[in-house]
Amino acid sequence: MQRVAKSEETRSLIVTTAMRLFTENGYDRTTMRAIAAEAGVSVGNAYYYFSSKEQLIQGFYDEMATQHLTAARALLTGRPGFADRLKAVLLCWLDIAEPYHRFGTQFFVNAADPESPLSPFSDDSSAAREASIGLMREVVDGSDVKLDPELRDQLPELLWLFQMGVVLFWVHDRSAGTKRSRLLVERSVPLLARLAALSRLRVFRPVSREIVDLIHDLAKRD
Amino acid sequence: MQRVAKSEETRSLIVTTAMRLFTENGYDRTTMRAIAAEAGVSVGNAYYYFSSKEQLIQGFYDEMATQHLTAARALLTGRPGFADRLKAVLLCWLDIAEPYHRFGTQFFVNAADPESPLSPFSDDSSAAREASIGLMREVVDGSDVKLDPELRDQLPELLWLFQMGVVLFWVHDRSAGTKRSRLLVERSVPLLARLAALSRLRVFRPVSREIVDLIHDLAKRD
DNA sequence: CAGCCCTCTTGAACACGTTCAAAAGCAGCG
DNA sequence: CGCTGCTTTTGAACGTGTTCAAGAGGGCTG
Repeated sequence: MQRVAKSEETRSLIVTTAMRLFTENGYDRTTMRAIAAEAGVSVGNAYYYFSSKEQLIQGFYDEMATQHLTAARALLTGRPGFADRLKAVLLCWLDIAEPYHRFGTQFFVNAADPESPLSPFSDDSSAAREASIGLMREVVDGSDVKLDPELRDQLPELLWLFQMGVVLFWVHDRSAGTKRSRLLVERSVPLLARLAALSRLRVFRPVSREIVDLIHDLAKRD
Repeated sequence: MQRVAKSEETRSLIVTTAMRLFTENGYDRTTMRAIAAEAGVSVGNAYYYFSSKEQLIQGFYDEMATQHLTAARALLTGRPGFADRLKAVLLCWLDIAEPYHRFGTQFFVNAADPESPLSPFSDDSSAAREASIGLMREVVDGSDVKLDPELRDQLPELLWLFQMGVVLFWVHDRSAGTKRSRLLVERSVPLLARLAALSRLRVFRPVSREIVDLIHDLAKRD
């Protein structure tokens, strides 16, 4: 029992130290030796708890996701408009991610590797992914938006994909305070909402259906 | 004169050897020492010509782009339909890229780093980027598609962005012969064409305008 | 207590990308 | 030919992420 507590303590000591050094000096310039030294353990010990340097950020990633989930949910109550809800959720992510933009960049580069367990599409990330898609489902279901029912089913996943796009943009965003990413959200969200509403229009209907079908077919793994 | 020729010979010997080893064993498993040994030069010499291991693929990237440009142009003549033209260009890219999918993955991971000169958005890549956008302009201009003139100006850049999306999908594509990427192109291109056509419709017009505006504003660096 | 086993910890060692001072080649000039 | 200056080439050395055999610590059983 006490052994377990001690172990958990060491683990969290290492990850905390790592995160501090990452934010202070950036991912690349922080060495495993420095992390171990600062935490007062040996290099080998860090590797006993975390299989790689990359792995060290997974814990951080999870924490950020949880933070976003709760903060975003709080923003959703008493907000009926679809565009309003979506915008709130996305801007909330930008707020939470802001302090980590410097080394977050390095992080998401690693995540871009399809082979990496850090990839948002990987099996290892499926729990976090499902949670995020669930949040998007709340955005849709709690709103007063009228939708083609076919689209309604797929929309949460589409919105999650859109969020990944925003993240990609954010990673490349070099503007002060990442304000261009905010601009992207502010202006693209109303557009998305209008497009979603158009999905019920007769002319647009077949196109909308085909989009849904395509996504559906592509989602099937084989 | 002869010095220059010899120098160029060494340079190309190194890059050729590197490409061979990359395709044979993958990027990660190919060491600089192995490349140098196989090419019959010293490690330091490889670094005299290429500033890093990453840099070694830039030459390859350029070659692939050139190959695509000429092959795609050949496919465009006598093909008036917009969707047809776009589909041909994208499938052509998939064909050319196919043999390098294995290590191409690793390549595009490096390219995902916004700081990297290999990023498609970087200044170093601007020449290649402009060329690709130029190809998309030919796709639009040579076709019989009727468009909102505002959209017509921006469309090539949008199509290039779409192509980057296809590449991203392809990198993550694990299906045999990357046939899912082909499916994506086959089915999304007609959709895009219909959307583009819809841009002239009254209901759609303001949305279309806003999209163009947004892209325009985001493209401004600051 | 002694012996055992499992968890945790260590630091030297390895393989890699990269750097750099030094040497080697080579052309032009006096 | 010897000297000078430039390009090209070398390989040892550095700093890094990562591995691993060895050991320390501490609880459990006989």
